[in-house]
Amino acid sequence: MVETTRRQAIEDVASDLFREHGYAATSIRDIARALSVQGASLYAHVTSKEDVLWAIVERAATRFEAAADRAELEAESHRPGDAAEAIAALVEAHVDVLTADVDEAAVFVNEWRSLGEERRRQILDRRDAYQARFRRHVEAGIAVGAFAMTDPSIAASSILSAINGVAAWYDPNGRLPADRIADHLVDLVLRMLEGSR
Amino acid sequence: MVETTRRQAIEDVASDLFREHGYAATSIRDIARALSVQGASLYAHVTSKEDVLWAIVERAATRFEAAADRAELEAESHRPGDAAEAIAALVEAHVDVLTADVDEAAVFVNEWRSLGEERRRQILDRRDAYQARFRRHVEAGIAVGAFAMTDPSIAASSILSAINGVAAWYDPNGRLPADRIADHLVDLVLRMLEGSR
DNA sequence: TACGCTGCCTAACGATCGTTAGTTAGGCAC
DNA sequence: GTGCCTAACTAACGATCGTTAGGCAGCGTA
Repeated sequence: MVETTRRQAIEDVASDLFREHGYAATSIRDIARALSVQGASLYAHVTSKEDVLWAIVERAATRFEAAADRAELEAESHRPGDAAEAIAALVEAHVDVLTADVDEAAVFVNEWRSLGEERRRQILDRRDAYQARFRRHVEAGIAVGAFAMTDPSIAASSILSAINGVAAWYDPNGRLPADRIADHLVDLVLRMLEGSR
Repeated sequence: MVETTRRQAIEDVASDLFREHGYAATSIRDIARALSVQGASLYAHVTSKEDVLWAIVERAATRFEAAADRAELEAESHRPGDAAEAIAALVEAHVDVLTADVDEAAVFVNEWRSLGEERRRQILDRRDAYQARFRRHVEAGIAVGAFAMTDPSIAASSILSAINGVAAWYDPNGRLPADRIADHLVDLVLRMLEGSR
């Protein structure tokens, strides 16, 4: 990963440290040390510690949203009204974004509560809206009998918990490539919804 | 919740605050303030801040393990060798423990990385052993054709992520009672494994 | 009445926190 | 050469951190 700007380099090592130790347990001087620089030097590139967290979280949120936009559009053009197709596309898009930058994604998933009041609420709202996409497709699938009867809220939340869990163990150099992991998750999620018992 | 000892009261409010703001972002004085007491006063009952976290995490770990022991025993005595029965019992037991004390469970799930080296490794080992229970039953179910072909590691990890996700939204005064939530999760998980596509 | 236990207090310790101020050195544009 | 930009430095600020020391009030028991 070759950084173009110093600011990018700071956010990259911050993502790494925030993921490993958490935002509150990571000091400005920790980030600086990883860059072989004095703590105070970072303030030439950054206005506050929380701004660094915000940059990471906001970028990740935007990536997830944009990927979900594309996934829903493509699913709709490919098989209009097919709830399973839409869910599959959403899950695959989510895992793609997550594996493309695990550190950033893990910080987004776990550290948003460390943001200040206003920003925390904004992320919370965007997370709710994101989860609502899943829930709507679950509801649509139930309505046409494609999915088993279930609580759409719990189902949507469980799906997101399951795929976000990938951030806890995914290793770019691990046993499985990212796209195979995405395939597995799509399978699991679709069975969870479609399966007959 | 009526505390019997002062130590219990400290751990209860610590669970609450650790869950809300995280271990690193919660100070000893924050905990004391919630008890209308000076920060230094807590050291009459506690030897260190990390000891409080450890007490919470260790107790939660023991509860999950004990509940899983009972669940596996009962499933085995009820329907020996039935993988679906075993998984169902494990999921229900897990959700039961989790909803019985959400604060404690959420701290166990999210804050174990704040422990020191030795204790962190111990919890990590116990988590691995716990997850292995799920994985073994998934493997057994696949072996006898009861479960669909899948990656047992990914399946076990996804199951645990999904049910741990309940800790993020469960509200004792919420829409659904704990046992109904457990039923929903058992349904979702079994469909995820058994479902034919 | 004397003792010891529980629970809390005030005061302070050294360390570390996020952040600001002021300065310096090198590279590129005019 | 002059001037600006980037990137870094040293020094220090007030605040807060986890923790220790020593003392005091209330209570039950001998």
